[in-house]
Amino acid sequence: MGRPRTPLIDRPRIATVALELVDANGEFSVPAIARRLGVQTGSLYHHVDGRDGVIELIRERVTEAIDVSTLSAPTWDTALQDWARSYRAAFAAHPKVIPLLTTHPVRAPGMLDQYERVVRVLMDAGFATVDVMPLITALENTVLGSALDLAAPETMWEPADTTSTPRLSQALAAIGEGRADAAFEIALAAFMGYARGVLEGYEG
Amino acid sequence: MGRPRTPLIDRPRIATVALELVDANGEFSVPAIARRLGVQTGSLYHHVDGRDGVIELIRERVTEAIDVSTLSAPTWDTALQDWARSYRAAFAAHPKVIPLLTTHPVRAPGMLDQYERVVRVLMDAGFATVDVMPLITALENTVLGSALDLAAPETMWEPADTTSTPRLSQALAAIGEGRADAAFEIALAAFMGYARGVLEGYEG
DNA sequence: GCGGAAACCGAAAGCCTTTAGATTCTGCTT
DNA sequence: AAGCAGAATCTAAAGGCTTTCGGTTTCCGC
Repeated sequence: MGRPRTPLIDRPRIATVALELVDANGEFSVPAIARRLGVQTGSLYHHVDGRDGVIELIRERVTEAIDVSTLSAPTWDTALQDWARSYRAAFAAHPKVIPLLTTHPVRAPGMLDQYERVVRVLMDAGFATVDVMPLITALENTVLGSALDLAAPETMWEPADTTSTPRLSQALAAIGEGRADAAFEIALAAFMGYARGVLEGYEG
Repeated sequence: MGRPRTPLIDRPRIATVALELVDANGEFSVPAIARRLGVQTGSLYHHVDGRDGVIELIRERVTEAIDVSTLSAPTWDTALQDWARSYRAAFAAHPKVIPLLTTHPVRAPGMLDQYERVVRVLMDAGFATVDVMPLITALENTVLGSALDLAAPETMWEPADTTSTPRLSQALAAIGEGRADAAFEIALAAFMGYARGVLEGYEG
């Protein structure tokens, strides 16, 4: 009993186990994490601010994978595009966590710095200050909406019986696997086209 | 005790109370619904398939508000646009339910018929079968992504201290209220522009 | 009229979250 | 070297939630 000579658990290991549990089961619980770590439930509360704290830990882990260096690209549009792809890929690597994270807004500390950089990219590109946030929000919505789609297994579409929804079944049969990826690339291309138009609109 | 002469509760009233609870608190529990209805917790299980059943009930209630008649518009692009706006508005009326519903894909029975009609609208407009589902998915992602944004209170952006993220703060100050709405309209306009381009691309 | 199904209550099992007290070890101060 | 605040762990427990089960009364089809 009492304090161990060397700590048995720490925040990184809690994050790892929590993410493993969510990846596997789509959910987690404080006792489940404790069991995996060979520790009593209450002990976790010395490292993490309860269940919500664990969720924040997971959020940090997942968003850490976003490649910020994309924002250093020479042109604003490749920077934005690659950042969005990397953003989505970070979530795509752990689809099951998405429903968990959407409960609270995606505003982890490290994220704010990224938004700051994105704002700067757009400003430097010549976008009007008023247009910047709506554009970024639209792009973010595209990323998160597509991520949400990844969390929903494709098989959910299948059960539609072919007779009552013939056109839908036909349209579904025509594409197969990459539906989610194709949809994201469409939305991204659409956004980029619109954004370029906004920039050109300033001159005309 | 025993069976009452007239049933004390039914599915519609469970749905109403559940939605009220979520609108108010952002969450619900079976006992909480039972308390509001003046009934024992277990009684709900005679009308609804547990907690998940209640969620499906809420999903039906919310999606019911989508105006299907928009899809009868004379031109495909107004049909699609108005349908998307109505779709988003249905969720916007109950922002707090969104995190709840995104846990499972939005595939309520009544929804499939709507997708069938949307597919038909696009096919009749001349879109290639292969392009239809990716386009619809992209549009749906836009709607749900924007809905997610509504669930996140605007105030979440505020705490960013102005010194560490000056550009972000500046960009935020430039817009104020309607950020979420503006972002949705941008994403929608971007999508429609892209879709029109696809259609024209078939000819060129 | 009778039997089965429906709708309620009461109660309980088993999980989860969170807090509190007791105990032991660490690190800093004196 | 001694002492003390605080950190990390365990044990314990309160309170909530989900779900199920048995008991009781009423409704409906035959």
